[in-house]
Amino acid sequence: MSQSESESQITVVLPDGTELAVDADASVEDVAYEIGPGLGRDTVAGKVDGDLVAKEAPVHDGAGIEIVTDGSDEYRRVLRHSAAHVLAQAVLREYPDAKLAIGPPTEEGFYYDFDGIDIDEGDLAGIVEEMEAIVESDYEIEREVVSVAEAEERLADQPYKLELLEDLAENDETVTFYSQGEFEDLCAGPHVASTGEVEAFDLREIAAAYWRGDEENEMLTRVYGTAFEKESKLEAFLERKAEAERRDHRKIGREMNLFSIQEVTGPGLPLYHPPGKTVLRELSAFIEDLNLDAGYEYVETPHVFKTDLWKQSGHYDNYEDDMFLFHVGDDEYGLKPMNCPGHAAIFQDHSWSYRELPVRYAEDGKVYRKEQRGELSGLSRVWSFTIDDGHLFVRPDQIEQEVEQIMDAIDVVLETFELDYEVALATRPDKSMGSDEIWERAESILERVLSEHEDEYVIEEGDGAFYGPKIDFAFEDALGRKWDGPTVQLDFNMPERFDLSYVGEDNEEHRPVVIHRGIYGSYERFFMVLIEHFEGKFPFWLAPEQVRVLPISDDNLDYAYEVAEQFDEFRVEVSTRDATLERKIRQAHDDRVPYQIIVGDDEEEDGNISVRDRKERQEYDVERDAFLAHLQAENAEKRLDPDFLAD
RNA sequence: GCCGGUGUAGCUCAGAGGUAGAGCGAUUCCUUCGUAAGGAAUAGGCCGAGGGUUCAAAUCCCUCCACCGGCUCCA
Repeated sequence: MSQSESESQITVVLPDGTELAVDADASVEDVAYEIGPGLGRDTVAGKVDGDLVAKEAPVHDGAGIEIVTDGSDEYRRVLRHSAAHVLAQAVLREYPDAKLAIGPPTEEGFYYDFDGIDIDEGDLAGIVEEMEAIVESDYEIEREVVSVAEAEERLADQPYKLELLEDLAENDETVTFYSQGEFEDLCAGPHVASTGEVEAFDLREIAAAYWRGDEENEMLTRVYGTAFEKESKLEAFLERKAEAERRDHRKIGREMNLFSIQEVTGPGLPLYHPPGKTVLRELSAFIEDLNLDAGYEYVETPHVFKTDLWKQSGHYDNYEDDMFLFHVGDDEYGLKPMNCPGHAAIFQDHSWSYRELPVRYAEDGKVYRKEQRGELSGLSRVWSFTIDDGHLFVRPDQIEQEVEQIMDAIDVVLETFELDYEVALATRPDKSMGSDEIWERAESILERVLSEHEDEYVIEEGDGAFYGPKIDFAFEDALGRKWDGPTVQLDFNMPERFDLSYVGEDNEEHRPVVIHRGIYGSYERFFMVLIEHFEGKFPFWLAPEQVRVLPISDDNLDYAYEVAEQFDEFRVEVSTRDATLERKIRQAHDDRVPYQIIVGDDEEEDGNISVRDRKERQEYDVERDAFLAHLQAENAEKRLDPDFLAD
């Protein structure tokens, strides 16, 4: 290689690891053309060392290059960013005084923040119309590199942009502008080639947001929208939104009389009605069985403690603003935001021998946390909730067996609900307590257990609590949404704070390690996810009403009661309403009852029943004993769907 | 907490200064029914709360309260 060649050529690395020599002043697009003319033409943008950049952006020696074409997820981001510009252009046409803030793509779409406009959702239609005109015009989107000085001139009447420019000017001498038609915007890009590509879009809502997310700053008007590369994908997205709305636990909770949150009783304080409490009791009994099998002992602690306890646990210092506090005489009390201090207080009440460990306490403990009012929402964010809490006080040499046992229980629960999940090990954060030795040991124990238990898991470096490493499960619901799930946390702090100890074999005092574990986490949150996951169609074992007996006419009422009595180990009701059979069936479906037993003269005569399930399957002339046996098995095995009847 | 939106019958919603409405549900009566809505009648309301404007307020104004959505995913 000659001297001149080596100076004018640089090497970039493609995603598959191949190296490619290109001109020193090459852009991302040039690299794409170098790979192939087809790819060059399709290039929308690129990624340099993982950062999304415009196709005109320069590459540097040794850069890792990815080409973004119109099929990729990155393309969708680029498209949405362009859609945000189309929105801004439309708003400026309709409201020339609008000041532009920022307009980035988001996970679900895009938004643009404006100041100086006063619009409500009724105005969106007009903006959409203007956007459609802009898309129709198919303006070319052009990129331009501009000096900071010139940018200042161009942005003279855009105060927010000027503020952004100030920050940029600290590092760069030039900035980029993108323009389309009469519209231009200070923007890093990248963008699609023309506004015509932004075909499948929709504006969703108007909200308010602070400039730069700071409460001290101006309140801006944010317009949310979404865009997709194809109309069909936009429709699928809107359908998924509609599906989520249909499954909203607040709506289903009302329909099924599961719970209420009322103005008189206070915000974020759910009241469970009998059907809802039935589900909760089943959920609780499930965990209780697992706990008792695993050697847990149930304890119970009050909802209120003197703040002395919270001062000892450290909650008072770190958590005071989120606690409900009040005075009784000279003493200050607080509703408990966590159950662990109470459990620690029980443990510390007397001395322990190493032979007695591990000690495993369990409690469905109600806790109270004063979340910001605006954050409260249905059962997902509340002021009072119940945790299926468990605290284990173990010797260091027992950590492994105990974590294993907890993982077994978690597996049972997740498998019962057939939930897909991901597992993460969160390791030592920068700010933490405890010796290097104990952290290393603990982390390696958790890793060993994880590798035995799980096909795969990720390590979230530095994501652990300051008091110990943890294993977090996240599961996915029927709509593909991810939720925080079971968690196992080691705690080296609490034993110190409460001066917990046991007497070892050596007759010396030793510190136990505390393990916090929750499987559902909070009943409220888990209940909410289940309601939405099942759309209220709970598995037989959880259904508030499991079987409904429908007499065809009043003449069959006595037989209906006789049948109901035979099934009374389950939650069975007889439909006594004065209605046609069709109406009773319809009602049972609306009420999401898993099984209907239909009895008329034919059934009464031969002592059998007809069975129908909520999936609209049916069978006549079923023997009562056979159905009962099936229900017993379906219930005991906690099967998800009624499966007595075949399709 | 802040911003926007919404509060009318048990539920879903209409009504936008002049006698509070519909559908579903509920109750009663008729009907006694064979696999997703039989018929009729009746009841049901401090129009979220408090204040104001007006001859007159669910409707206009102010203050609260609750709910819904949003509050960096950084040009």
